[in-house]
Amino acid sequence: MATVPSTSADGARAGSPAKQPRTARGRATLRRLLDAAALEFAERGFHEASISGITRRAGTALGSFYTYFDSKDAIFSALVKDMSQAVAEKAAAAVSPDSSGVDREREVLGAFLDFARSHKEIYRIIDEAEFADPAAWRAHYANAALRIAARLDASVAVGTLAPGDNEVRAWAIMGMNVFLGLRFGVWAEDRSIAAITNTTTDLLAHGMGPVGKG
Amino acid sequence: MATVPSTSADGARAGSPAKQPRTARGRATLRRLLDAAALEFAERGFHEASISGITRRAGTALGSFYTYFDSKDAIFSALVKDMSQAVAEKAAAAVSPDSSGVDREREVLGAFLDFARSHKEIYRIIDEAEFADPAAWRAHYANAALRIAARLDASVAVGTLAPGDNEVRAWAIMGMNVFLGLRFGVWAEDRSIAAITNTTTDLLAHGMGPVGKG
Amino acid sequence: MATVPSTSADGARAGSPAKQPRTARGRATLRRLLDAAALEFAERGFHEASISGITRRAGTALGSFYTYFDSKDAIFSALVKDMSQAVAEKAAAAVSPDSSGVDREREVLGAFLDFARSHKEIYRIIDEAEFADPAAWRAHYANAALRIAARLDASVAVGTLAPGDNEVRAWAIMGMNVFLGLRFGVWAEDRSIAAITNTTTDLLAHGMGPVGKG
Amino acid sequence: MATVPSTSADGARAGSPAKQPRTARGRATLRRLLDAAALEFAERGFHEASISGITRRAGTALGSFYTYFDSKDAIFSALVKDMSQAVAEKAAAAVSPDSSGVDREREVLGAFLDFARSHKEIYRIIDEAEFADPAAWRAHYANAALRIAARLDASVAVGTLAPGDNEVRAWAIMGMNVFLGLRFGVWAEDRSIAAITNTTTDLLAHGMGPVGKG
DNA sequence: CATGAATGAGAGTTCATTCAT
DNA sequence: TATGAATGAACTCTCATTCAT
Repeated sequence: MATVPSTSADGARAGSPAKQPRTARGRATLRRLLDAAALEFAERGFHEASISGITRRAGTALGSFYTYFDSKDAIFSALVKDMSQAVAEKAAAAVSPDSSGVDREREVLGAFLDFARSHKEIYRIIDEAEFADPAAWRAHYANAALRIAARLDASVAVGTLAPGDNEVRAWAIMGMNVFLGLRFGVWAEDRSIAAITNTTTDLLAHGMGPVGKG
Repeated sequence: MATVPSTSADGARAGSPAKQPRTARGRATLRRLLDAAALEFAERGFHEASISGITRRAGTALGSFYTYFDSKDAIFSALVKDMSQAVAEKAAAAVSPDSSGVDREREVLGAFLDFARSHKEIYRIIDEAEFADPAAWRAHYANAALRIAARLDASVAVGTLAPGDNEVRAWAIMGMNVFLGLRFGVWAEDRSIAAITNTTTDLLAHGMGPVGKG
Repeated sequence: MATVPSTSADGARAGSPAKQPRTARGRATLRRLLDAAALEFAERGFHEASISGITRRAGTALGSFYTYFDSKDAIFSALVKDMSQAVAEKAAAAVSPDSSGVDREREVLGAFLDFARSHKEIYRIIDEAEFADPAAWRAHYANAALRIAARLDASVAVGTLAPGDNEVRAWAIMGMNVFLGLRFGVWAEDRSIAAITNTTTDLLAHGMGPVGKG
Repeated sequence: MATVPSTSADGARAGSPAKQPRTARGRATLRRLLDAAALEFAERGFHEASISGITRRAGTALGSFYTYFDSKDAIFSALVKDMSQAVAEKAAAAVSPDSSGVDREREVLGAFLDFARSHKEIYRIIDEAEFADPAAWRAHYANAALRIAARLDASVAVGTLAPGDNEVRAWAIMGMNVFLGLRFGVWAEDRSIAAITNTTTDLLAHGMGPVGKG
């Protein structure tokens, strides 16, 4: 359970379609179901996961599931939204108030790689949302791209970045980050985070054009 | 059918686990099944897709499917391998013999975006392989990264690229390409391919470091 | 239903792989399934029998079957174990406390023939276990032989039987009983049970060697 | 193949529902199919056996099967009749012209045990006929019982056997033989044939009644 | 006579969801 | 609120048999 960001059941996050329990006992059950679902979906994937698997892990009766969620899709959606928000918060928290330009992107990538390594299951769940909850998945990436583009715009405005098509740049940077997180966060950790951010920041700052030409 | 690269049933590709038919009639049926499966998987996704949906599209009896494939997984695997190879070939074909460095990467990205726009279903199928055939999916990206890294190594060797950690660079570039293909190839075509490759090539060549610093 | 020994669902027998129901309603359903399965297997045989045939007879939904059994094999196994035990108990019950030697075997054969006539379906089901559940079938006959041999040993010990190879004798007697039960119990009842036990007991006691030689 | 009595394809036995081939090539194919079927049925059992398994073993095309047999049942029936006859012939051949009474039965049992040990697959196939071809199975045992009873009648007539209900005796003896063959022929060979026939003949001749009483 | 592709009815099994207790 | 039995549509896969070549 420790690997699951425990932000799900406290009701603080908006948009969770979980029916709000009225008693403390109900809140505890809801929380156990969400934690169990995160494990079940991560281990078995959306389609292989079963409601009975979730309730077994949660230690509740099968029928109790429907006291809190309308369907398998509903709990999956709730989970994806939670995780999407958790990733965004992690990235936001990594940005120091006075950083700018490529330095800011380095901070984000470093935080992201760190997060990917300690929450590998989130990768799987968000990826699978492409098929299990396409709207949430599109929203996740569209929002992430918007946030990146906004950062770039701000840096251009203060002169720490050359002007350019920041929407295209944002998608390019997001793709870099996601694939670096996949390869060097989830698949294997055969590079230090610093080594990766060094190479990437250098690329973003100066490019890799030929010596004497850059 | 036009959207499906017709390389599956001609026996030219290696490793397809489809049982080889011994008559012309059999070859035609196998081909119809593969084309039908590409449509079915693209439209409905792996789990929603059904064998009966495939055979209905192919115009064969349900049982005929099993003359050629052992299971739903088997035909999906065959398809993913085909498509993975098709993407690789498209990229290879786009490289002109005398290009090098970032110019070569521009060629590849351009070809890739073009391919993504005309074969959107391949995106979905390869993506879903992450869950339906993880081994094939890993192989697809691992191989693609190897090919990119090899290109970078070659460019560094001839001096058209600054030295650096080419494996990290390869994953960064691959992530860029994939996400740009997703956003500007599959989701919407609200940028010309040239606009995207211009921005990206500029980024790869000179970075986007602050004016006066690059 | 009357022909099915009602020992299955009461939980008294050990080793039944049926999932134990926790409510009275569940126990009733399990019982109906077992009774229905005995009929279905007896009438149609293991392979022709279908789960849907069982649930139709039991008056439950198809899926309810899997609430209690993992598979067709599982319910068949449960049935065979039950019946094997029922036969053994019937035989044990027939033995009077002070009988010994061939008299004791006569009691058992009589009880067995009687049982065979009123539970013909058990014959078919146990026989078919040779193919549908070989382990249970071997266990059934191996245990029966052990029990016969033990009786013979006891009789030899008290001097009511001549010493000899009691394992061979046990298999010979079991074979006699089974085939007599088949021919004069299941196939046709054209002999009284007394007539059969008379002939058999005489054979076991004195043999049929030539007059003047015995 | 050596374990299969090669009497099937020569057309000498009556009643085989195999379509008679007109050419030598056809006869060879029929023969290969029968040998292959004996192996397939013995190894996998009637229901698990498949026509394609038979033709694969026989090295013929699937469709060729139906040139010689109308159905799976037909070839099974043909096999059972063959084997039933082979067992009967083996027993008949074992009887020496001048033996009588229990000595004659000893000869038969000895031959039967020997046959069971070297043709274990016949046991399985004949047993399974109870379910796959009940008529043939009943005929097999009914005929065997008739032959035993006839032998007993003859012995009674010449005074080498005490009079009695020879039909009941025949079934008892057949059951003994079958189960002894199962246990000490097919399951394990942990007794010499002589040891078994000694015990059994002694039982048949003098019984096992108490010392001093027999 | 041989071939092997085509057929399709039918089986066992799964599991999200409902509902009576 | 919790329970767990009940439901049944839908699925994948098998294979005896047919038939065009």
